[in-house]
Amino acid sequence: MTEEVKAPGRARRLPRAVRERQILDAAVEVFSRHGYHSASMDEISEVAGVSKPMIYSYLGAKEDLFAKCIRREAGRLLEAVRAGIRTELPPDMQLWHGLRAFYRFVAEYRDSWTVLHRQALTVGGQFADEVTVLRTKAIDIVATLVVTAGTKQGLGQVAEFSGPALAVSLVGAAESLADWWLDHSDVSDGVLASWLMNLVWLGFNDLVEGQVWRPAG
Amino acid sequence: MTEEVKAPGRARRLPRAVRERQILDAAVEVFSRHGYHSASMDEISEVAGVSKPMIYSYLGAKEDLFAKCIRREAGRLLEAVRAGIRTELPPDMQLWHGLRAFYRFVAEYRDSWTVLHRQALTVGGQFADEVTVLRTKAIDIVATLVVTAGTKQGLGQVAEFSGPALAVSLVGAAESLADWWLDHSDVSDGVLASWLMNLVWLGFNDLVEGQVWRPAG
Amino acid sequence: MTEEVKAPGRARRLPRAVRERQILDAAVEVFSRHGYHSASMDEISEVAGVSKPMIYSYLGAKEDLFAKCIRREAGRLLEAVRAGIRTELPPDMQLWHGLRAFYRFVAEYRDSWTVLHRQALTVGGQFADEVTVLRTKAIDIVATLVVTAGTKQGLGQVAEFSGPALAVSLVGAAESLADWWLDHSDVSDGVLASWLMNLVWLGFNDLVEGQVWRPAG
Amino acid sequence: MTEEVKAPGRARRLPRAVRERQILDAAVEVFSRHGYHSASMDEISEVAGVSKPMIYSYLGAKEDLFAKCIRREAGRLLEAVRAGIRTELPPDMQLWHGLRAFYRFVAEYRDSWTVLHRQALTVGGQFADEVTVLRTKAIDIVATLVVTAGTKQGLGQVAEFSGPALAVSLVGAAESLADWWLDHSDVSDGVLASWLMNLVWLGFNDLVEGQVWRPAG
DNA sequence: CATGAATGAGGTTTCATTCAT
DNA sequence: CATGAATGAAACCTCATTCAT
Repeated sequence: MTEEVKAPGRARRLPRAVRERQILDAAVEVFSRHGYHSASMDEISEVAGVSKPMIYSYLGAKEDLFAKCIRREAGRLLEAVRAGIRTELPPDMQLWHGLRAFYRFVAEYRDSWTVLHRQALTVGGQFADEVTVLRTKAIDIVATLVVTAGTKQGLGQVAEFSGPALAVSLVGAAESLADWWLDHSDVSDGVLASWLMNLVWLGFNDLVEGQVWRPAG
Repeated sequence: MTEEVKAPGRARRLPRAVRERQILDAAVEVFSRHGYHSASMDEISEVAGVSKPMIYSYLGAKEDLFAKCIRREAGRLLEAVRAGIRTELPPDMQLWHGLRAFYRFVAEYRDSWTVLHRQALTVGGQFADEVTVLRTKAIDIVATLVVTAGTKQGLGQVAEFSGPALAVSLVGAAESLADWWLDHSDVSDGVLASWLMNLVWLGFNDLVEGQVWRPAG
Repeated sequence: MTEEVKAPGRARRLPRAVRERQILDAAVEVFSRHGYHSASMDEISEVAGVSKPMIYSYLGAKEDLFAKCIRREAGRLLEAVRAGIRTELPPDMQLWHGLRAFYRFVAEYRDSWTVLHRQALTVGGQFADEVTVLRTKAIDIVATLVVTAGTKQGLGQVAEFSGPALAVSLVGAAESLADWWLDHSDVSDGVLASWLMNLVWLGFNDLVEGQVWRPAG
Repeated sequence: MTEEVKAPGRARRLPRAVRERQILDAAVEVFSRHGYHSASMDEISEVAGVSKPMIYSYLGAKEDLFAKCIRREAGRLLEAVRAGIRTELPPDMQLWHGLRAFYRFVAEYRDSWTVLHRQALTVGGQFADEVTVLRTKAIDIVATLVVTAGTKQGLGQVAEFSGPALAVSLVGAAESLADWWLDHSDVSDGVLASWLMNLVWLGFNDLVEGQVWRPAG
């Protein structure tokens, strides 16, 4: 019976950038599992396979570490969504592709999503801001689509319409559905996106009347 | 010669139910301010004007206390929404009235809402369940409306539709808009509800085409 | 063989003031032995027979604790010296009695003296200030004696004289001799004071010429 | 084409003696600023422009390093004082010149003085010894002067006199005045020395009677 | 009933020191 | 020779929880 377990103690020497990525990966995983407060630096260091002083030396205190996680994951998510949108298509298709990209990201980087959505909002203002920036950017993308289409008809004038508020709502709906998906993963990202399109693009009323939105590509 | 001066540090003896309410009120306030983990039993006991052993004696450990907060506030919220709905009206008006009741509750019991929405999700599965129960009930209310209307037309048949999923989305949109409202309080609950109705009842498409939903009562 | 050792664990409940004194006593002892930085809260709590949280609850963090030690011991020392001086006597006898009181204090509260003289000066400005205040008060006492006598003769005018500077020097000499005494304790406080009197009152020159100062009471 | 640019992070290879001096200089500066315990090897290595392993390789652990600082600075100070004394002059002038040399050293090597006087005493017995040796040597110089003069008159006989004790006192006075000087630097070293001479050579009594000591050269 | 007093356990952070390149 | 990378050990501090009055 050979000794498979790596002897604990001194870790292999790796370049700093690699170690930082290792640590951030571990941190995202642990923060996702326990939340900011319950996560312990001990567990993060254990998961990362690195001693605690390395973490402090490379990424700073717990707060800094968390902020860096948030920032990295937020950047990734936003990038994924932006890359998914095809600006040459009509607005509804852009929205649909953006939503699909979002759900693919959630499926692939479950921990990232959990940290961003569930944990970052509760630690008090300083991190909420980081996430707010992300949401704001996401909302802007949506709002641009909606408002662009809407203003053609002078919708900005009527009290029943508010571009930002509708965008906020849509983003909230998408997030909520993402959470639900985590427990009902037997649906494809395309179907999820279609559901949302039918909700926000057509609305219940049209659905009730038998109209259905379907991707045109 | 009776002793009129209240001995400092020793509270008047009060019936148990009153004490429990005092404590729960304080707990909701503190949990709302700091979140579950950062909230300290010391602060709760201070805000409640009651010594810590009383809390443990009446409501149990921190976890129990939090769970009881969640349950009480969730009950209040659901009750408020149920009371707001007028079942004699058509589905869209029911939805509109339900949403208004929800926003009135959020405005009036801001701490309750914060605890339910922001804090309860982060404490790991144990409390998420409590909140899930609440959301499920809220979603059921919505789903009943939607599905009732929808099944008339056989909507359950097409893949683009899922009653529960749409309900989840709507609830998420409503929550998200509630959060947004906390920072943009210069809008009435009726307007908020109308915005949401235009999103989910009519959809972007109809809006763009110039149709607008307005409460019919 | 009966069990003599007090079972560790819960300490007897004592009124807060008593515990605070216990803790301060222990802290002075430990700070005296190891200095501010090397002293550990663990050792202090052990010596005090109290758990660490009590220390933090009653006297605050390490810095606060140290400051409180300094302030208490400085007050004691100054009080002892003031009480020793008999203002009805002539200046030289006042000085002599003040010095004796000082040495008696050093002998009786060795730890206090060590903390005040050796440790407090090295921790950086914030505590040095506390001690500087003490020294300043001591120096003022001396300077008052010296200058009172000196100004009669118009000594303030000549460059070779500076009341404050001479007082500083005398205090330094007294402190230095106190340190020396800690390792040569076979001399009485009266003799120590006499040596100093012969140094600062008569000076080497008079000594060389055979004059000697002796207490006149 | 030779590589002219100094690779960052890698220091030029220098003879060992130079490196050791660099390191000791940096150590004295840092120890003087923060004290023994608060000084970090990191800061020392940074100030020295040398990596930490070099320090350990050349001068040993922190304790060794500190001891070597003390020893070097003590040697310098003693040498300066010895060089200042002119043995061909009468005892009082020797003392005066010695004091002047001492104050000039303090002014020029402020860090050295701080380390010797303030920091070395607090680290527990281990370094106090090093400093004690220095003080002892300084005291010996003074004591020799005093005793030489004093024994002419048989001063050793009376209880009111102790050569070593008086020397200790004088050194203490000189040190104390040096510290005072650090905050009142607008006085020349000659004036400082004169003040001390008036204190210890003439004494308060003679001063009050109008006698003043002045350098005779 | 009500509380001040008390603590075990655990978290974050820092630092002197050494190994392997 | 010189160093970046790595860590064991230990310090400070806080908090949920309970006992004894």
